[in-house]
Amino acid sequence: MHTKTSSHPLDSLVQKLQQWRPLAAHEQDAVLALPYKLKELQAGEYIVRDGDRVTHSCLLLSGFAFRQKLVGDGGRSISAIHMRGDIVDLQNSLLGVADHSVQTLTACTMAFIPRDAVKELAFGVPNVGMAMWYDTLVDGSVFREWIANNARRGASSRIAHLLCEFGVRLEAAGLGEKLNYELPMTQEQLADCTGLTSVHVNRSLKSLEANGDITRSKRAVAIANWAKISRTADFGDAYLHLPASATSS
Amino acid sequence: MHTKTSSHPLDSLVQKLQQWRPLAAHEQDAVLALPYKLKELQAGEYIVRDGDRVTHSCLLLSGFAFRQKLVGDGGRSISAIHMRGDIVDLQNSLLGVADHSVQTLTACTMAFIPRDAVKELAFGVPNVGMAMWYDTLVDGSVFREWIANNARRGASSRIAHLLCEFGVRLEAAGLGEKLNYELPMTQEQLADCTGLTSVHVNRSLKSLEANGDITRSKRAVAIANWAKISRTADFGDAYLHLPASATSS
DNA sequence: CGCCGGTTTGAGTCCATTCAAGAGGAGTGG
DNA sequence: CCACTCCTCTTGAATGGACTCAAACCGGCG
Repeated sequence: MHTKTSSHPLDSLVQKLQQWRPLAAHEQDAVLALPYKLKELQAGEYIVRDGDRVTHSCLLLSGFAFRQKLVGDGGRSISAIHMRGDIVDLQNSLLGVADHSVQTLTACTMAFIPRDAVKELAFGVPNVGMAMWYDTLVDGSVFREWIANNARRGASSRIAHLLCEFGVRLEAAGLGEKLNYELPMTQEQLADCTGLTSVHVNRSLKSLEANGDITRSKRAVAIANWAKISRTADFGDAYLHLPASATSS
Repeated sequence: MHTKTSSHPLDSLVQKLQQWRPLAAHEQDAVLALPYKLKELQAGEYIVRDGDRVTHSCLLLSGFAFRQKLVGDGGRSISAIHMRGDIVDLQNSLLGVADHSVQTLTACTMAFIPRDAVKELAFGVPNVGMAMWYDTLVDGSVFREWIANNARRGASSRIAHLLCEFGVRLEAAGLGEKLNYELPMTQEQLADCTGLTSVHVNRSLKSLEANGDITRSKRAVAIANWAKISRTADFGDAYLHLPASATSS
């Protein structure tokens, strides 16, 4: 499988793409040969702003980030959360002009890659291109689930669903345990993910706690019983299209 | 620009892809050379069911279709509406196993294309592949807008937004006028698009009518004043990433 | 110590839902 | 041609879930 001793910054990109399809040694090398510039960002900084003309894709090497959109009356909608290995801005960079903003949730280190280099790689090494395309399709699948989640589930289920998703993805990315992790966002941000108010998020969180679905202390979340919370969240991980492994119990 | 006298069934695919990037004559021919099987479907038929193993992508040649997802308590969420020229199932077919269902809204004629042929074309003719990728990215952009719409706008705005989007897309696809068209769905389906109840959709529709945003008779919708409805809908068409043309007034 | 962002809690309101029933059409079969 | 059914649309009344407004609490940090 061609394991490197290394810790090349783009390793986590290779790892991510391999999640979608196996890459041969020379294909991995082609990915690692991508030109990039590293950048450290603080919590709350913008990576891309809605309306920007975008020329670089960026890869999240550490930390958490999210996509957001503002509506007319000032309300905010968060449409995705990203973590290590995620290619945060294929969307905006390939489309040219950003239709939404991307912002860091915590301090992040990112690799900026010129979008033409991404395009060349994608079509020069079809297998890599396929993996990248696959990645954007999975993003789409998650969007659809979020639409359903926000549209047709009650407040507590929505939050529980988000907590389940976060746990599963965290574990899949090798960043923590799905039953026990630190949630890197405020209740207001949680509200913007779920189309609720921060006040109501707070109440829903407490009700989940009261029902024995979770326990919390500060931002740490512990899930007592996966089967139980999956039920209240109406959660199934199929939409994440993870390779066969750490599937739910 | 290589115009054909023809009416090859896949012409509308070429047309759609050209919306995203210009294709040279031989590239157009490569698209038209795709193997396909035509199929006529009645209103309400399933094209793909959630959980299916999918082997063909399908192209909508006439009629309307939508993507849907069921949640635990039986609720339904519609995440996209499709019309002529749309490649309805790149998503599911490339991912392999469907994470949602696709169903016809009206009678449709569709072209089924083996997914391997799609892959080969995409990577054999990079420019076409890029256009297809672009297409899936635009789908993603629309998903994000729907998340924001369902999450952060009131009922009437949501409906108005959907009406605006439909009009713009219809016109962009050359299927009608954005200010005056036949809506091919029931109020219950409208409700499933917006996360509301059919009852409330009805009331919202009447309130839009009362405010002078629209007039209706049966399923026909007429928009009196684009600027006005854009305001109540908080609609801007940037997220559709249409080529510079028929932009809003 | 005092400020500040985030969390928690309460009380009252409102938007959207539920439940229920009736009206309008389109299609079917007697 | 009418009776009958099914589906969609419409309307009313009552309920309830989520929101708004507002205040207090808490921990971290300068």
